[in-house]
Amino acid sequence: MKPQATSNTEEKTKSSPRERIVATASELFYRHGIRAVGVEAIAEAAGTNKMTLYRHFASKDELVAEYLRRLAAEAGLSWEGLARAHPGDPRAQLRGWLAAMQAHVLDTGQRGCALANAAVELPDKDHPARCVIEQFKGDQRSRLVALCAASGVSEPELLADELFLLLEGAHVSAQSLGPQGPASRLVRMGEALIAAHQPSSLAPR
Amino acid sequence: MKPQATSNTEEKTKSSPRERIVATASELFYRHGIRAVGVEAIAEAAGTNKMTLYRHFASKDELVAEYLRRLAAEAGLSWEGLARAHPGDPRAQLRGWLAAMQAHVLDTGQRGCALANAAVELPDKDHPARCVIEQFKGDQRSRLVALCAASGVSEPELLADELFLLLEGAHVSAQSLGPQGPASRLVRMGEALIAAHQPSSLAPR
DNA sequence: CTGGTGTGGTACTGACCGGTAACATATATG
DNA sequence: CATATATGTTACCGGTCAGTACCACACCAG
Repeated sequence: MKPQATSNTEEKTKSSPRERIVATASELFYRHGIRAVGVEAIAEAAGTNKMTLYRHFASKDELVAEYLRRLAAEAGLSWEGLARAHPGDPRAQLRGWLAAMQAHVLDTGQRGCALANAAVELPDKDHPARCVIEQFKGDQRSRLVALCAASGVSEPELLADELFLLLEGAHVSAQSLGPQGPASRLVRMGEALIAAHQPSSLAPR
Repeated sequence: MKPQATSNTEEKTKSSPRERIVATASELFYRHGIRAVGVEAIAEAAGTNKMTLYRHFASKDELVAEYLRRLAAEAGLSWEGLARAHPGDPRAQLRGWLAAMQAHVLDTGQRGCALANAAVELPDKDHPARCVIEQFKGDQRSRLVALCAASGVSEPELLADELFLLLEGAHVSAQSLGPQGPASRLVRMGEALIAAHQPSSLAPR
């Protein structure tokens, strides 16, 4: 049953065609944009052909949805790792999240959040990728809210939304003003926001 | 003998074809995305044809650049109006800017910042629209920095970048989580940030 | 009237798109 | 060996894309 890795010949056959297609599509979609990449180019870059691609995915739109679903799953793993790194310390998890996000934004070659970019490229409300995007973003926000609440800050929802918007802004800003722009100070800004929400400080408004 | 299927002919002929093309392209580009709209559709919706479009614009890319240039010019006018509404009062200009931006983000039918969206759709570095986008975003940030500095806050550049990222995030977030999401509290967040940068308050970090 | 200019209309090119049909191959298992 | 399944190969479909050639018309200036 297993795909018989490295049967004999090409080094490309070390993984299943489906995996290669998804991995290649992820790279191309993120780098050049979803609409800018054709299925033929994906199949060829993945060392296979269009027919095999369409045997695994009903349409390009479904491949796009799978591409985004994988990224959402990766983000989920990242959250779990964060919880494991700082068990029972939501404040440390929050700061660890901030640092990881800044590193991610500043990573050279990054072109913003793939989910958010997809939302820009696919405004059609009934695109199969839309629900993935909306669910992912809602989930990210929920996790932030939970973390802020567990940290015992004042107005946890407001702080979570502030951090959420800050991150979204950093992602999109890095695409126009570069990683040296406002996005480079994400951690410092986030720390200031967290500090401003300490219960000891004055209650805003 | 024109088919006269056009709703109101007199309205279309009162402006030049070039103006109609740019206006129609702006609407379509923003609503459906740049790559999703063909030049034929633009020309037809503008009540003209592809040939006339290409007599005014060397290519679709040039039309895109003009589309973004107009939006940048509009934003410039908005800044001027803000300065005229609150002459000599940078703090009031800053708060007026915040309110205007929240209203703009929450405006139903908005789909984020057209310039930022274009940056997502056109990752190619030598696209004629890229320089328009980068210049525009740099200009917005500079204006914010100047306003913050004139307001006498502590660390004006940091506050400006915080507000800048907050706005960018609100734009992109409204596309995935809707106008009722985190973006709906833009003014409140911004005011809190401004308050936190008051010289009377403790110096951050 | 004449000529230039801007515009509309139609048809076209060549390329690419997403998606499919039909057939050949390979292998693994029964 | 026989069969089933997954994959590779080629050619093709209808449609759309950006961009162009060519001609007709309307108008306005001289």
